[in-house]
Amino acid sequence: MVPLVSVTSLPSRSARRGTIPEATVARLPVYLRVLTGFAESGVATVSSETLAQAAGVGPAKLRKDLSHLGSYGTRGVGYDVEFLVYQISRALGLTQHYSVVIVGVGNLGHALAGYAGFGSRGFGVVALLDADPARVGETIAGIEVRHVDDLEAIVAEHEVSIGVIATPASAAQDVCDRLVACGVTSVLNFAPVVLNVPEQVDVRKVDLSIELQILAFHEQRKALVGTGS
Amino acid sequence: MVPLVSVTSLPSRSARRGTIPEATVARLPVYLRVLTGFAESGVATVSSETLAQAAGVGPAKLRKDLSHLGSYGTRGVGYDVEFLVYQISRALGLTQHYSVVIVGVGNLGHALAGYAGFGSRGFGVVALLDADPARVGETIAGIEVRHVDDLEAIVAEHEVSIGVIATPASAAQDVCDRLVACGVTSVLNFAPVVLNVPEQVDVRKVDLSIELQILAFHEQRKALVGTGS
DNA sequence: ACCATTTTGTGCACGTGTTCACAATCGGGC
DNA sequence: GCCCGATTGTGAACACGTGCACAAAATGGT
Repeated sequence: MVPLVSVTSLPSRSARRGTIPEATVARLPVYLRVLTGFAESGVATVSSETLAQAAGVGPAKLRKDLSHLGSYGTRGVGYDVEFLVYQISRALGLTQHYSVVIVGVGNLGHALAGYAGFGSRGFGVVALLDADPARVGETIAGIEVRHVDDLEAIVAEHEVSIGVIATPASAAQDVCDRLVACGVTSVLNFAPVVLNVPEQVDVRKVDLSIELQILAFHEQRKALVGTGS
Repeated sequence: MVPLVSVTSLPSRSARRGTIPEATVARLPVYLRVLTGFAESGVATVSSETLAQAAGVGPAKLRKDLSHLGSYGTRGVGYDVEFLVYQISRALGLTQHYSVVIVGVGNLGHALAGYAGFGSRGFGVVALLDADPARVGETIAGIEVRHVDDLEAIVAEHEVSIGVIATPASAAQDVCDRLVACGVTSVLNFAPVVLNVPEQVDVRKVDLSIELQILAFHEQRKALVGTGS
């Protein structure tokens, strides 16, 4: 009889140090923020239990997440806060600098320009772009508003790697195409459209109305508890 | 010998009509938006292929998603656009009305108040709340700004079920506690903190800086292609 | 009436993510 | 030097999500 024991044990492309699961990557920024808070409070070490509680996850998940970046942490003691902050920052690539442009200076673009975390920790907003000539020249949160026609020039000059789209839906795909055309490889999209991009570019979408609709679904579900149908 | 054929086939709690996987729920709003666009263009029916392309997912995934709400769709033909819009709306609970309050009228609160999709499709923003007395009385996007002290009264009066937190991080937990205390069971949080809520309340978090950090990670990964370490 | 074509709905296998439980390991007291 | 309590790191089982591939079903032409 042929041994059917399954082939699942061969390390297809995991097991390489440096390969961090996507779900873990999404949680690392939360750990980082919580740890920064601890550091500012003068806490030197934390246990997985404490850190997990503060981050709103289970202790086991947290330990597995951290184990993907290496064996920092001391058995019987916990994790050194400052060391862990550094290791997570490095894993996320925050030890490098990324130039960001924000396209669209409506209400949302305005909010993003002033958002803490956009100007700090490795990120720098080099320009705000808008199609409305009336807005050009204005200065918001210390950043000058330029016309969207200058997009290509600005991206080239500052070696922008991340583009934030905060335009109306109708302009989003066009702006995205232009960003991609001049070498931007990461896009954060706030417009309520599905963007079409080539393979190597990755897009993250933040859609406020989608979040609301998901909440509505759960709200409805809670409402019909104990109902037959 | 005991039959070891695995017990995985008993319908633990799936298989109940009305049980929609979380991942599917998160995609339904996208399908809904795309379908609405098709409807406005006068398209009567769509195939899973067409719809999937427009929504940025694979055809198989789309069909499986839709199959969770029932067998709408005709073999050999496709899906009736208007009928599907209705079915998805119903599944998401959008045939009901949800009153929303937005707390925090900074840049972000401002943006949210004007956001299309917050005032439409089953959602209604009944008030904007802020702690700053100077802002009270102002009218933004047709909605009056009230003082945050009136939170309890407003929630009770309008039977608010969804609260949006757009305050600074320091105020978020306090506002959240007050919302929960007067019966709000769904919270959309834009403040960069992990909120502590009781079991039955669900929170969705939108964190702009986290999205940026995730992009930074992938950006870094793309940068060291072909590098040894 | 029948067949070819199209497209849905879904069983199945696979990969990813989560949770449990425990061995490995550290610091500290005596 | 040794034992004990504490805490990490991880193997293994389980749950969840995804994609393939195909049977089921509907339309339209002849």
